[in-house]
Formats: sequence, structure tokens, C-alpha cells
Amino acid sequence: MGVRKLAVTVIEHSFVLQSGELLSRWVEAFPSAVAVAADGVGVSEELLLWVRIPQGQSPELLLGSIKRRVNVNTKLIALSDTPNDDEGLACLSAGASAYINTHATPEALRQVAEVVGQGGLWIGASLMQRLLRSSVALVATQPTTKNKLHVLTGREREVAEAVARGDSNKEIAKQLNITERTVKAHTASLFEKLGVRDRLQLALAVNAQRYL
Amino acid sequence: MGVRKLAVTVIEHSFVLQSGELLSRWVEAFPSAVAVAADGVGVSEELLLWVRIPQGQSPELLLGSIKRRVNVNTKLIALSDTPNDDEGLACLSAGASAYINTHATPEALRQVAEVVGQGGLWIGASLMQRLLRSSVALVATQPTTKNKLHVLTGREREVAEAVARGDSNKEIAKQLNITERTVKAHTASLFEKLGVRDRLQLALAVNAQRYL
DNA sequence: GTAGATACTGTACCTTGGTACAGTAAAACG
DNA sequence: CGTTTTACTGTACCAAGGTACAGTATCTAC
Repeated sequence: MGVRKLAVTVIEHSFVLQSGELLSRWVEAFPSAVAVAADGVGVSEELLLWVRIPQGQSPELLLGSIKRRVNVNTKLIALSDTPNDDEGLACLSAGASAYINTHATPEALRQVAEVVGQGGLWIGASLMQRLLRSSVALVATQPTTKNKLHVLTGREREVAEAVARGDSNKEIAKQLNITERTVKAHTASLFEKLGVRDRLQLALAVNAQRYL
Repeated sequence: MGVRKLAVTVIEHSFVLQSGELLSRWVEAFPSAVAVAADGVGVSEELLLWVRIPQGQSPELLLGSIKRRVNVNTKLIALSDTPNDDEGLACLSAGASAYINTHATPEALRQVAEVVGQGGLWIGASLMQRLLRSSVALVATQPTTKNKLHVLTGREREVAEAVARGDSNKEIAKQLNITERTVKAHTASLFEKLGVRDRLQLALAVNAQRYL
């Protein structure tokens, strides 16, 4: 048994269940696994707390309430019967260290436990790709654009700001008291300097700086 | 040896090095490991390609050029002597499946190989937290986004997303396998429904929902 | 079965954006 | 002093975006 005596009992693998029993694959993966009700956590000191997310319930609430009652170094692992990216993200942002299918193979479960036990986070490929897609572009463009923003002249910066607000050339011309032709000259210069192809991408690049 | 004969030689663990030799911990982790020069990849068929990122060099370029020459199912793992989040992000967005310290323990290396070998991605806790911070907000606000965008049809939402990325009508048409004319129909409908006048303002509106 | 929503496409036309080629004028720097 | 940088403008042309008017094909709901 992976149970040691301290001030309180330390349990290596605790499975939080709404109802029902431990699945056979969990026991297969961790013979020392024990089941516990949602309101029974925090009595012993758990190392890894596997939480089965009930269908159609908010993962944030459940995980949040559990997290408040357990030791700070207890790691939460969310188990989902029907995993999807949104739920996974919710679980991870609620403080879970991993998010996987309830019916994952014992080998997979052990791998997750390994990673999480060493302080890591475990995320499936699908969700990971999504995370990367959404924030890599954002962060990846940052150095590129940022490095180049300081080479802009004062006027170019003004025009860039206006474009980033969604203004048309005509509007920008009126704002700056110059002709539309001159605005075009500035935008052309901006595209060149910032390596973008049109005003839309310029706007996105400039705005990307604001966030992050 | 983890080497099998096929049409070409298949190597399980290949380490791409600028100069020098295999580190002892690499050999300890993978006795079958072989070293290869950056321009020597793709000759054999590698399964896992460990790439040591040279100091102060752009990971994107190196990984990009390597990725172009290897088999599609070859997994790249970036090794960094001085890991940091920015470099890690660069490596991952350049197509690496993992990013870890060059001098990680053999156990850690094997763990990474395990995860990546099963199609997963491996990211350290620090970088992961950063990714979560920047994109959790994003998806956490999704319900809000949906509130404003719930009047949109499925197709309209797809087009809106593409516009928000800065894609042109032609590009969107190709992506969705429809004519440019149909894209225009969708965008026109989007302008109307969301009360914006052109694609630039649509992009800003959609993106504004994401951050906040 | 008919009305409405969704998705798709065509022709035509006008507007806006972007670029090529060209030039003036003032300030800045060596 | 001359060269470079910044700011500005003109004419002209083409591509992309956007709109008007119109039509077909599903599918769902009453």
C-alpha cells in the first residue's frame, strides 16, 4: 500500500467520485488507489487527487471547491467521460494539473501521474495544439513587431494607430489634415517596415501588442 | 540497437548537433542514440529527432529547415542549454513537439520521449502556465463572445474567424471550399448583423471579444 | 405544403486600398 | 555644403473589397 503514517494519513492516489466505484483500469494502474466522496477530501492528505467530472456539471465549481480544501501541494487531475477542449481548458484554468479521458489506459494514467507528480502539467495533443494556435501567434508576433515598431517615424505611428482603430484612409487624412495620398504613402511605408501585406494585418499586429 | 532495416535505415533517437559529441546523459537515457549534423538529417528515417538549439541562434530557422527535410511523422524535440519561455515558444511554434533543458536527467528525457512518441506534446510547467494565462482568458470569455455572436450561423462564424485572422476573401474561399462570391455573401451578412462597415472593423470587433 | 432559414452561386458595378513612378520642401547630420 | 530622412503631394492603374439584384437547393418548422 502506498500509505504512510504522518500527522495525517497520506494517500497517494485518491479518486473523487460522485457515485459508483473505482474503475478497474484505475486499480490496475494504481493498486493503492482509494475512492473518496467530493465532500470527503482534505481529511487525509492526498498527493494526487483524481477528480471525475460529472456529466454536464461545471468543472470550475467542483474543482474550485475541492482545491480550497486540500493541501497546496496536492495535485488535481481531472477525468472526463467525454473530453473536449473547452471542458479541458476549464479544468486546467480551475487549477487541475492534467485533464484526460476517464477511460484512458492504465499506462496512460501512470504516465500522467508521473508527469504531474514531478510538478508538470499534462495536456492532450488536441487541446495543446489549440492553446498553441491561439497564443503562439500572439506572442510570436510580439518580438517581431515590437522590434520594428521603434523604427517608425512619428507620423507613421499616428497613422498606424488610426489604422489599428479601423479608420479608413479618408478618415485618417481628415484627422491629420493631410491628403489621402499621403496617408497611402505612410501606410505603404508601414507595410514595408512591419512586413505585413495590408491594413488589416497591420491592425492585427498593432493590436496584438496591446494584449500580452 | 533501436535500428531496423527498411527501405531506409530507421533511427529511433537522433541527436542533431552543431559540433561536439553526444552527452553522456543522452546515451544513458537512450543507448541507441546517434549523433548527426544539421545538414545530415533526412538521410535516414528518424523517429525522434533531438535538436540542440545553438546559443543565440534562431530556433525557428533551424527547426524550420530541419522540419522541411524530414519525414512528416518524425517528431522534433528541442534541447536548450539555457531554456526560457520565449525560446520555448519559438521552438514549439516552429513545430517542435517538446522543449526541455539540454542537461535534463535521463529519466526526464525518457519521459519526454514517451509522451512525444505517443503523439503528445511536452511543455514545461513555466511555459505552460504562461500559455494558460494568455489563452485561458481567451476561452473563458467565450460564452461572452457567443452572446454577441450567437445570432451568427455556423458558416458565418467560420468566416468571421478567418477575417479576424486577417485572411483575404480568396484565402477564405479556398479554406472553406466555396467561391469568393459566397464569402462575400457571408461577410456582407456579418457586417449587417454585427453593425460594422468593413472587414477591418469586423476583425477588430471579433478580436476585442477575445481579450477582455 | 408552404414559409423561413441556411448555404451557395452568378453578373454587374462602384469604392477603397495598394502600388508604380515622380516630384517638392524642410530639417538633420556629417 | 551636400546627402539623408521625414513629410507631403500628384497622376495613373489594377486588385480587392463591398453592394445591388437575382437565383437555386436543402432542410426545418408550423
